Amino acid sequence: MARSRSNPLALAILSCLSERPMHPYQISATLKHRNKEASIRLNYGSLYSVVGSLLKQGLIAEHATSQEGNRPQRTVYEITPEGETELVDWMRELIRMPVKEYPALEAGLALLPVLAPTVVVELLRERSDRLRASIEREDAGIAEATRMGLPQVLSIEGEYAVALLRAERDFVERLIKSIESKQLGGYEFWARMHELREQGVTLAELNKNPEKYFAAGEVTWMALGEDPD
Amino acid sequence: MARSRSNPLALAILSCLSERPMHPYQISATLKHRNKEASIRLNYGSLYSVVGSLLKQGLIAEHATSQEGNRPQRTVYEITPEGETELVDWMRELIRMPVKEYPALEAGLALLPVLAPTVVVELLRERSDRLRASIEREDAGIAEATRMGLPQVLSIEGEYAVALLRAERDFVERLIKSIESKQLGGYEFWARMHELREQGVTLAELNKNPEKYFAAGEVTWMALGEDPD
DNA sequence: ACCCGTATACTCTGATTCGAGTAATCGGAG
DNA sequence: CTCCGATTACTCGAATCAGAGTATACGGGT
Repeated sequence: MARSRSNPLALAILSCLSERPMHPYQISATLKHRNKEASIRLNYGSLYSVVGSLLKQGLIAEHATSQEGNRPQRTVYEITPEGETELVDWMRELIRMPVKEYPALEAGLALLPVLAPTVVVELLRERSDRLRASIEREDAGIAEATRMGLPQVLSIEGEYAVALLRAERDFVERLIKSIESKQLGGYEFWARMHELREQGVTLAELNKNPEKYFAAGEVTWMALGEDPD
Repeated sequence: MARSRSNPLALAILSCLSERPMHPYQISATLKHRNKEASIRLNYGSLYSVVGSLLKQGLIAEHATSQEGNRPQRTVYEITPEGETELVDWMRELIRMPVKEYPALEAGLALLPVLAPTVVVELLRERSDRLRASIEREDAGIAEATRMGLPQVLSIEGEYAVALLRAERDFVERLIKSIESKQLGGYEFWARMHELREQGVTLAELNKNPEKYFAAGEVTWMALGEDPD
């Protein structure tokens, strides 16, 4: 059968059903109430299709169906023994094994030379400000939860999220400084290229005659060999 | 038209085509050669469908098609002026605006009470070891790239990735310590619950008569009110 | 009594994504 | 010279996902 374990919503569903039988809408309400929506993507489209696939795989089963008045029929599901096993195995895997993530900013940084250095600094400043605001909001949320008596272990994911935000902010701050001070490796080439482009030189031209526009010693994309044909 | 901007592969394609016209396979080879595959998810299925959608949206256009021998026909694409605009706008947005990410570990932490504290500590130790190994590998890669003369700005995304790995490792280490020392808020309740479950008490029972199993003052899930029906 | 906004509880459809599959060519070993 | 594995270049279909849409019920104000 080879379960895919791609969508963590399936894991959250198993977790809810391991507490007691529920119908899908109830699962979504429970997750929202516990603020798990902030850590696990949840929308109705996925919810019902994931429930369907868990059912097909025998990890959950129909517990009861009820019809109240003219309202849509509710199907209450329960977890099966196979589901319990899968829940624990999957959780263990998730905690044990780091997996490569693809954060949006990493993609942006990978293509950074598309933008000019001055523009990048401006944008990073704005990002840094927004990150600061997010961190403050999250910290306030954690403090509030503590004040209300919510045990830390029930919302530890928030502390992880804010730790990542802080790391991102620190990185962004360092990057801003290293661009501003022109210490970032390749800065000269990067800046010169955008200067030329502003003067109307196209990238195709730059690629064709790099020696015409750049000093011989200046490092180019080709430093490590041409791109493949 | 309202572009979705969900898959960063589309951005990478625009970026490649802004350098020179290419055919899709060439785009993928270029991205791999520059090691962008590590930061931007790339597989052939997506590649061709994303190219198709960019074409439909007028962000790229057919530049030429060629048939060499009996080999599959190659279509070379070029970026359009609209594509250039979209490339820069999207890049600006990506750098400027933080977006909520859903890392796998955050989902795992959100459901942490599923596992027993002793098990969690064990798993986190293994994760921490693996993270250390990843960080070392990444650092070595960065050092090697520098040694080879690759300008830093062309692989800055790797430094971001490793900054996040470090933050994760620090968090994991702190979490291990706070569980081991039983300082983590809610530890007692968490540990007691798994003790009882090991003795064969079901979650349904615990939910029904919490007062029977837990001291009155002990905090429970219900600290902030019942889950919705 | 009646309206309106919110909550309940899904359903549907179109888009996206992934991985496996196909099929030709090229380069080197024997 | 011929076989074999790697590379080139894409195609296909099944699974998944997202988000809008639907339809009923409830509760508070006027």
